[in-house]
Amino acid sequence: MEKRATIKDVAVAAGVGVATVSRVLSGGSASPATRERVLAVAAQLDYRPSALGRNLRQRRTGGMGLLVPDLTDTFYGQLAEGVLACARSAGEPVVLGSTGGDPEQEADMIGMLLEQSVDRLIAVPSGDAETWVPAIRAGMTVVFADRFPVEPSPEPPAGPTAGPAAGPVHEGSGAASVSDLMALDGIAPAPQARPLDAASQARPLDVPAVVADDRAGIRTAVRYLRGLGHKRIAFLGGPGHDRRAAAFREAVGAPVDEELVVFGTGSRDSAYAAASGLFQSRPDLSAVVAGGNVLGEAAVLAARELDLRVPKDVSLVMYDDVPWAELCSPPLTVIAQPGRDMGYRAAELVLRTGGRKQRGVVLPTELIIRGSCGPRR
Amino acid sequence: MEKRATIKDVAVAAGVGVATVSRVLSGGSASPATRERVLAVAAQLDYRPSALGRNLRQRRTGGMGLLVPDLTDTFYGQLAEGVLACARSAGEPVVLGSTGGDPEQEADMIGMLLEQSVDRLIAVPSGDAETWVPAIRAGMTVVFADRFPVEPSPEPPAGPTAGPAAGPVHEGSGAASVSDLMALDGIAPAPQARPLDAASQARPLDVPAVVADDRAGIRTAVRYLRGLGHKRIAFLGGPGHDRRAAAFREAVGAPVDEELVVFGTGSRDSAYAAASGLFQSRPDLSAVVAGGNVLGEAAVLAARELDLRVPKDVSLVMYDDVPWAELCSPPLTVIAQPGRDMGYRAAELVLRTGGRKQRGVVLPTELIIRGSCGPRR
DNA sequence: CTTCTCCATGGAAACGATTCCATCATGATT
DNA sequence: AATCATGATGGAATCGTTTCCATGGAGAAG
Repeated sequence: MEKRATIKDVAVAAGVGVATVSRVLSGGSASPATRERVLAVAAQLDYRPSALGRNLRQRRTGGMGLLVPDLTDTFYGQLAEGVLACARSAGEPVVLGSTGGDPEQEADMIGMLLEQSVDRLIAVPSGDAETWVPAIRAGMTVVFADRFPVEPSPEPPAGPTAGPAAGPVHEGSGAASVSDLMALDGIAPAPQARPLDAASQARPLDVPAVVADDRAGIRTAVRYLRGLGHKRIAFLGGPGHDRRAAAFREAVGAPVDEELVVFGTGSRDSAYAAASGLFQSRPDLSAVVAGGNVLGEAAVLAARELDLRVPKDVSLVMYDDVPWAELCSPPLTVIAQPGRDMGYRAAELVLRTGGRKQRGVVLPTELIIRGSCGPRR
Repeated sequence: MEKRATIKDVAVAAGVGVATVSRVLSGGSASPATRERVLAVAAQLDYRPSALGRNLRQRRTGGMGLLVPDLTDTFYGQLAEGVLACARSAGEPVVLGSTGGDPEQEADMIGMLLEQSVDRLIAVPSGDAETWVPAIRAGMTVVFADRFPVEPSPEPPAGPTAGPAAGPVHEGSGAASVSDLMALDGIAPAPQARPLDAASQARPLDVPAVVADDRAGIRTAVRYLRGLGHKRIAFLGGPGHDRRAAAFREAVGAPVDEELVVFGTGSRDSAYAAASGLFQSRPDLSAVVAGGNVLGEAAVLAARELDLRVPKDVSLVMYDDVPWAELCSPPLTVIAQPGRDMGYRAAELVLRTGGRKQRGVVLPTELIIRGSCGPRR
């Protein structure tokens, strides 16, 4: 348990001042002779600068925080892997927190990160915009991934911001802040249109986000199901799937049968209950779009329990292409979104923020057709 | 972006010295009057002590590191959730790293954690014992989870340590260091027996570990399969499954058909290749024990590809009870190990290390019989 | 009334790095 | 030859906390 060498030890051993050592090690100016000597001594002493001292001096911790709802959900596992990959190549540490989808826990974690002076954060948010104000105001660089906070809209005075009626903003073509993304998703009303729901009244935080093109993904899935003859299509969502639900409502078009849009609360049990309830209360439905892989899992289970065969009795499209989707029988047709890329991009974004406003990214989804959808019975 | 109040601000505002503030906040002695005043001021200023200053002063970061091979593997997701749950209740941060099963990346991560002065680490190790020497010697408190490092045994002079021929060491009955656990698993040779393999020559690190009772788990599975009439049973493992493989060899008993013990290298592709190769090269096998859920997944896929029906043509038992095991058809019979508990216990262990040697824990496994095993065809 | 003890208290050092600033040497320019 | 510009260098301040130590006052014991 020998204690590590400090910069002072190196300075003494090399016969220079600590300032010089610091400069050599962080690329400042120094004469070739000194540089070489210092480097040699440092190597010989196996010196590694302590992040503690540096962090204190610059009043910030390197690295980034990562907040996800549940690591047991394979999709968030993929997303985390992406973040970690980027962080690793940058040599930065990642502080992880799992919120369980609970805004309160999320707020706690934010507080903890603040205490640690972690000033960069990637989050799959569970709380509303309110929850995120403290983090932003404390000067954190935040990037949302997979989704962004819903706005409880305590006061509706904000007039609809007439954004440019943008076509799909895809990778390269540019990017988007939360407001742009909402507009893109058709959640924010077009200047003359009526708001779709309360969330549309959001005064969005000015935070970049990396999300999948849910609108297109859902639309494609719904069209596909329609093409198979399905009329009564249900949406099974979980917390944070508001955008997907909105996209679903838009895709099926008015009038929306609200009984066919149901939500679980996040746990597997609740997802199962929601799925089972849906199947039982509406035996007339012939297809389901699950807003996430946990919901999809629940749907398969519930269908089996009720002796509904897939796809004969009910067709199923699930969000997230997880490895086990192929193992089901029949293999599940899915809306794939690039979880790993999403994490990687978010990490890139949060790392190389030059201080200026960063723009978000929308990644494409892909409908992968396997065997869980068939013609309407 | 207002900057946070420091202890000095609080001191001034409360009209006391910084030392007093520190004492009040960390439970030192102070008069009730002062205590109250300081607390009030601190609350009013929304003061939160900076972890940076504290860490530097006490030359250690709070919290713990967590190193897993792959968060995309649901089991490690469960394990991580357990660790996070414990850390959360202790209010400690967790620094996460994913090693991809690569010893080199693992070593890098250890170096990074050292640089961060993270002195507590929970790891699912990928490298050999050698890899872990630096961490131990640097004074880190390490707890292994799920498995422990294999020893390459560069020098075999170490005589077999005649440990007490212990019965199963279960929770409560006590615990174990790496050496005890190895003995428990029958990997370390009984005094007169021949070593099973190179790993048996290990001079184990003195590091506690939280593992499942692989020996019992595998034994139960093999007996179950035997009971169904299976004679040719194969083991399909991945990196780090050496203990399970050893347990498998022991359970089937000599002579072991080594062609029926195959390993993938960690990626899903490699697992699939291993499974497919196994099925093709040995069409006479009638049952497979998969050492992990990724391997199980691969086995299901490979079997389907080769038109082998489960369980008609081949029976399958998989390690890890992941949610999707039930979704397969037939639902998979599994050896369940409590991933979440494992993580939680490991975190407890690493947190409340009183400096003394800690003892490890062996958690029970459970054979959950579903539908993937049938009588020998 | 004196002395002793104990506790609350605040000043200051320490932790290990970065960075400002002054100093000094060297070489170039007039 | 004198002055100036440039670049290397080291001392010292700084970050925010904990902790050591000295001080001072109050109450107890003599």
